[in-house]
Amino acid sequence: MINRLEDLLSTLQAASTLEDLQSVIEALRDYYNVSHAVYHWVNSVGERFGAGTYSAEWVDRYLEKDYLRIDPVIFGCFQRFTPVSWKELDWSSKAAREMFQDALAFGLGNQGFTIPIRGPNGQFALFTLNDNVADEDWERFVDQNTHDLMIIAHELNKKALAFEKWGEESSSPSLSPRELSAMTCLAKGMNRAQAAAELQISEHTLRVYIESARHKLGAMNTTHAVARALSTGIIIV
Amino acid sequence: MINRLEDLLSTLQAASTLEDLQSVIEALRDYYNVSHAVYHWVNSVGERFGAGTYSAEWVDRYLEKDYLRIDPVIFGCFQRFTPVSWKELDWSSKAAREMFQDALAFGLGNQGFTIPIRGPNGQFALFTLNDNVADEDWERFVDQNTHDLMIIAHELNKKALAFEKWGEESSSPSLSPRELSAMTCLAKGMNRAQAAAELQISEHTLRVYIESARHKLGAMNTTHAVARALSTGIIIV
DNA sequence: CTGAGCCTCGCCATTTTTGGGGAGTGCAAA
DNA sequence: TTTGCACTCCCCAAAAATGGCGAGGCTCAG
Repeated sequence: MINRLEDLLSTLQAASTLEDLQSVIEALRDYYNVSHAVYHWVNSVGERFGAGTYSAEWVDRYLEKDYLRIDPVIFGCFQRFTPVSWKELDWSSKAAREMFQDALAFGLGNQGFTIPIRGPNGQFALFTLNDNVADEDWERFVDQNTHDLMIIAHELNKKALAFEKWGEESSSPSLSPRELSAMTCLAKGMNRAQAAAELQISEHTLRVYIESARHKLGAMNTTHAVARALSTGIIIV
Repeated sequence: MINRLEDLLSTLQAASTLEDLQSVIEALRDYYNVSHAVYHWVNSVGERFGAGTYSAEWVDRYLEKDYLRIDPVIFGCFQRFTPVSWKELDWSSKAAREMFQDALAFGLGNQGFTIPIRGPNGQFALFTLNDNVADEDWERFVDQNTHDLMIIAHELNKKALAFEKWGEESSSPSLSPRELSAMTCLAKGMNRAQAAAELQISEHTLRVYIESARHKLGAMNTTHAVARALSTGIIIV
């Protein structure tokens, strides 16, 4: 049992496999003496990556019932910046309340605290602690530990990003300044005539840049090229 | 002079005007005894929001020379998740090195440490400390203070979001599932025929989604719509 | 000094996208 | 229950983008 936060962070930073990460999450749960600790990556598509102490049954249930789409935790965190205690979220929808009851039946505690984490290219993940205690106790717990938990959440996500080899397409092609400008104009919604005017070049020259950028980015069309330029971060709108 | 971090954070949390925020940033600079501290929001359009101790001359210069586009700090941080010391960034471009020299001439220190911060709807901001010390001293400083600085960065951004009421006017419009799918397909480079086949609907129906998404996103054309969907984070490629 | 990459310009034909019209079903909240 | 919104389908003509053919001047590094 790890009983110092620094040791926990060191263990986390040293983790080199998914199993290591899972152990760290379990150690976290024990360290904070709560029912569950979970880190998971969220995509529109579905769960690409995660580690936690929820039962396999609950995870299956969650996926099977497509709770991802109605879970106020996901939804709420996606739209906010700061960590949140579950009680603060919007449980007004019937489906959400049913999900909550279902969760209790599957062994989750009635209290939760979730930290949203955002990485490059729209990456989004959550780190959650869950427990079964009274409101005021949970509030006190959260107040005391928020900052530490935020650091932990950050370190967890750092590891997850490293594991997922997010930098695999690391060699984002380098576009020339004019090509970048052209992409930026298009991303801002200009058509070719407007963009050419903006850059003070002929529309044809602009086309050359767009084509060139498209080829460099390996894109099928202009929209694709702009999408790639945006999501690799080589242009910012 | 504030000399306890907790007091600094309390002051920050109590800040209710931009001037308050500016004072906190200055207090931060003094607390850490560095040359400069800066928080700023980043958009291609330009600085919408920021507070810092850089001289007005340098800020003007920065904007005037469009350094936003070549600054490796902006660039590097946009593509990474973790905080970074400036020395670790890519200064190989000539323009970047010239900018650095220029910065020194305007009173910036040779060392920097910048924390990228991401909020909902693709919001992106940076928190930077800048100083003039030897490499090893800076490294030690960074090692000792990274976690605290991350918390501060988070709190700063929380304040900034509250001020700009980002969640109010520029909250990203909600697209329907089909509209999101359509946008995603286009962002992946499909043309309308391919996307329609992918979604198993007629090309015309697909058009309806695209148009609808375009209107909701306030976009001029398809490329613009996809760009907005990507940069607000409502779709991920 | 030579090649590579960047910046600039033009024309033609074809494909794709866009901007207007409509029209009907079903679900879920007000 | 009504109202709204999401989802699905169709036609036509105009506008925009694409693909492929050129060309020359510039700078920077090998």
